[in-house]
Amino acid sequence: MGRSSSRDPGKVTITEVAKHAGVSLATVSRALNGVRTVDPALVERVRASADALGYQANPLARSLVSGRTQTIAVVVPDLGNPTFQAVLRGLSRAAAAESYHVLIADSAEQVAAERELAGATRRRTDGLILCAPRMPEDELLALLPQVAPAVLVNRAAATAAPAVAADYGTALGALLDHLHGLGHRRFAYISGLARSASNAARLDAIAAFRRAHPDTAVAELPSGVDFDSGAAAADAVLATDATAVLAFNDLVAMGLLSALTERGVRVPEDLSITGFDDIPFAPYTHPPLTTAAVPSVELGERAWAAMSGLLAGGPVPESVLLTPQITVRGSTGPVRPETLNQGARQGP
Amino acid sequence: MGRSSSRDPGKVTITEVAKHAGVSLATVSRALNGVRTVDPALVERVRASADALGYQANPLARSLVSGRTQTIAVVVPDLGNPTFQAVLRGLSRAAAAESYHVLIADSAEQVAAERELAGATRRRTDGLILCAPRMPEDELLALLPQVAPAVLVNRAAATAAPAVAADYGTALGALLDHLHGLGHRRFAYISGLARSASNAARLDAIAAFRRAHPDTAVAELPSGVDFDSGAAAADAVLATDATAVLAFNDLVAMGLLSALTERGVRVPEDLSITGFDDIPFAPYTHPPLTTAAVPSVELGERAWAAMSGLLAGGPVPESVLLTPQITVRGSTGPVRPETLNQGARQGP
DNA sequence: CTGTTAGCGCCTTCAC
DNA sequence: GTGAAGGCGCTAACAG
Repeated sequence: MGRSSSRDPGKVTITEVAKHAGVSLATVSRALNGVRTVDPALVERVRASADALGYQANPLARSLVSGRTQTIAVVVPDLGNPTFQAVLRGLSRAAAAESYHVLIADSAEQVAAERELAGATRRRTDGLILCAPRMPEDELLALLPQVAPAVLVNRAAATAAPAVAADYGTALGALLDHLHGLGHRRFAYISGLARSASNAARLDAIAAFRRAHPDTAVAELPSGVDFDSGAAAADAVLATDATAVLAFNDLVAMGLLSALTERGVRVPEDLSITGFDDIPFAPYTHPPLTTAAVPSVELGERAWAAMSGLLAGGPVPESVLLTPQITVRGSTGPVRPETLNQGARQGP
Repeated sequence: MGRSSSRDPGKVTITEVAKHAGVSLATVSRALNGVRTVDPALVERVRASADALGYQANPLARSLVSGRTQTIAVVVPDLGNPTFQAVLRGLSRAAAAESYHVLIADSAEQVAAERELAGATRRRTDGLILCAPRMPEDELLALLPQVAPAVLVNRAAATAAPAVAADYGTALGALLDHLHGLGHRRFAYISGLARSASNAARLDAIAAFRRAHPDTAVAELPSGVDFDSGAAAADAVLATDATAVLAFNDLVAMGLLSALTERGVRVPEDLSITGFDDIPFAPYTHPPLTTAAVPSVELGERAWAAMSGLLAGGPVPESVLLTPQITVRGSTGPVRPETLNQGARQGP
């Protein structure tokens, strides 16, 4: 069946190749690894034997001696989250372009598992890309030296490791400015889990905005990070006097949008809504979602670039901060005249 | 400033632990691996030394000798595809529950890369989960023995490897029955890439349906597999006399839905539309999409179960075929009276 | 019950 | 230029 008579593919060892080619084991190693000081004739002979036998160097053995696995680990809180999916995609392709493999781990949003997985996966790879938005700062700082070289995604930690992040604060500020320009003065912010780093950045941006525009008000509504959380927040939003709502992310915005539509609230006529992230479906909601486009794929690519630098032994790469692009679509519009606005606000 | 004075974490070797505990290297190995025939007092002493030094066994060395890596490889055509994301998620969590790690590779839809990656990743893991919907049958059959143990996702290949798949044919048939029950007789099927296995299954189902219902007609419209392809197919759809359209998948259906809405065609009043997959956003389109819910996460879990069986050395697991659940939402409805239907069919 | 000795498959000084 | 030998860190026979 196969072209050679060997069974148990991949089980051919370097010793057998050496025997077949009539040379020493060391010569095979050198020939196949492109060491220049080998007689070209021998190189040819070895190469011929190698693929006659279907030889493939055992990466494990090679790693054990070289100390490098050609693999990096990635720990994400949730593989179901579109943002991390995009980061993973960018990362995976960038790493593959340099012949690196990617070992993934999904911590299922549990901080304890995160620490565990980070260590376990790091030990079988050359470096770690860590997405741990909710790990407490002190834990993170304790963990980082144990898993170096490491690159952080969407969260900084002093200078313990290079970070690649989106500038959530600046983007939220831009979203506020956009709404302010449309005449909105009373806002509601549906916050994500309180302890996430990106939520803190947004809160800071809101504070800055309010200092710059003392005539504005921003009600903060605690919530979750998914579609259902957004839908559940609808009544709370209607109970405020906000004319524009900034959702923690697109999922929350979509949930809110859906629940509001069911209640007969028109968007953006009665209420403007913004999301965050620009996930693939943001353009396809009704109305299409105005949002801040987080360049997640690029985040993944940059994370690899930083890791690549670390692996090369160069200086610690600069942290990078990418500013999400405000993408105006149909879910935001001019503020309604006050009276009409009041009319729209009747709870269920 | 860790708890111990060791630098270069993870670099503590078993020899150092042995020295520290005043025992032989073998005893450390036995004690730490829970071999019962070790003096409990020694076990304690070894354990103490181990975590005093922060010792962690090197998985590479362990793998080299044991021949097992506790890792499986997964090759997918596109990490950006919601279906594979879900499969990966189910797989990853199921594997993690049994302390297995997951090495991923994204072939970027290129068959050549698929073969390459399958081999490369398989050699550094214990098994391979392969999602290769478009790899030619002969190539697949040639590849499988080289990467065994392997599990196929969404595509069967004789008995060369267990497969875990969704029953696309049966589900499409059910979708057709649903539409037929609503009075539709003329359909359009927007097909995906011709060479995919799941497309073939759907075509078979259509043929069977037409044999069972000779008074029906199904126009086949070639297309791609994404949102834009669906949007691009809108005019072609309108050029047929179909009253119901079956899209290759939800993405295509959403694109079509969007383009039709722009053209003033009402769904489902003028035209019924079905998707396929039930991706996370299918319930949130306008109108919500009637679709066949492919249990992708479960597919991933089952794939792991099969792999787990293979790894355990048991008999080759049965292939599993999961039937997607027809999920009726708002995008399908009763057929319109003929005359009105004709009226709706005017191109842009 | 514990220690000594072989390798797992490979790369890499060393001598020749 | 090439071969022989040591060792990466660990587990699994062997002895004792």
